[in-house]
Amino acid sequence: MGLYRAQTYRVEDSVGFRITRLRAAIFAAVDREVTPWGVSSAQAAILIYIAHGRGNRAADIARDYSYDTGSMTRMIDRLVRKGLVRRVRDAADRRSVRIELTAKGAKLTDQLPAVAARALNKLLRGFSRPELDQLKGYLDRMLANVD
Amino acid sequence: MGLYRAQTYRVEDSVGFRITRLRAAIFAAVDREVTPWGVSSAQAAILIYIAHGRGNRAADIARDYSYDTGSMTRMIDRLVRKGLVRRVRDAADRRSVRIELTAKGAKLTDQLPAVAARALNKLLRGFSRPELDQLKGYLDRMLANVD
DNA sequence: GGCAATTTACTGCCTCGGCAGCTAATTGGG
DNA sequence: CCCAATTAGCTGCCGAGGCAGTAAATTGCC
Repeated sequence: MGLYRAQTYRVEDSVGFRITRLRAAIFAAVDREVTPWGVSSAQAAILIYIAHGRGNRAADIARDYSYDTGSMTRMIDRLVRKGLVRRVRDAADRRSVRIELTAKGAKLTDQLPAVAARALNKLLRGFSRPELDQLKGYLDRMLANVD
Repeated sequence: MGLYRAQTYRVEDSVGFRITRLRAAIFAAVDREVTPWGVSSAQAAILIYIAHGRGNRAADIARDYSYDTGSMTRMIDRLVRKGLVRRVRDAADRRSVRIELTAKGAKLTDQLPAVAARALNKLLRGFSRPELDQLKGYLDRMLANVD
């Protein structure tokens, strides 16, 4: 006996539906802001992450983003093709690949946080700080319920 | 001056990151429950929607799900290929295609709401009804901020 | 009534992501 | 020390969506 019941279940009323829609809306909003720089929202997120530069091995990024390693490979492919990023084989552990920003990539990435923040702030119009924190808390609780 | 600022922006701390992750988690959870029946979570959602059978023209479903019409075409292709759904040209407006469940599709779809509800309830363990309503309210407010 | 604008569906092309299977490299237990 | 297990990355194959362009049908304006 949970909050949703089979008899009354409507897709459009579920959290899943809203989350899916919102995710698409966020991507679209960030994409609009970010395409002038020639990257997608997903690519921008990876670039920002690399710029903060903690674990910048491919596997680390994949783990932190809960990405599939195959998807990670292809994401890096796209960034390499755009000349924003460079693969450097790790000398200590030759299985690993370190991902480094090129000069062009670093220059671009400097701009991205401001652009992403602007897009998110638009979606959060009318939200107070406590409300945002509470929303994040709910989302984190749902994530914690993932097996 | 909004809630996010460029100087302190971290991808992992943003609502966007959480939403993306949660969306993936919900899909994965529903997929696990639903694959034994031979459909994906996205397909299940469409089937349930069709079963409720209000606007069942392809364009209606696309609009209600804010899907691209091209994506809708291909989604229906997959459902047709599985024998769950049938395209019926609308006699009144011959541009339109009505989507109807086959007998097999209807039989399957009877099971789906219970399965989807179970998956969502797992993710909502520990949530009270008021908390769920508040969460939905926050998500709806963000969606309303979409241009 | 006729022609322009709109709507419906479809297609090609793209990004994004999971899954399974593979190779090369590293680690760890006997 | 050696061989099995694990790890990192890559690949093929798939589902899922967006965008732009197209053809056919419908609507609406004059």
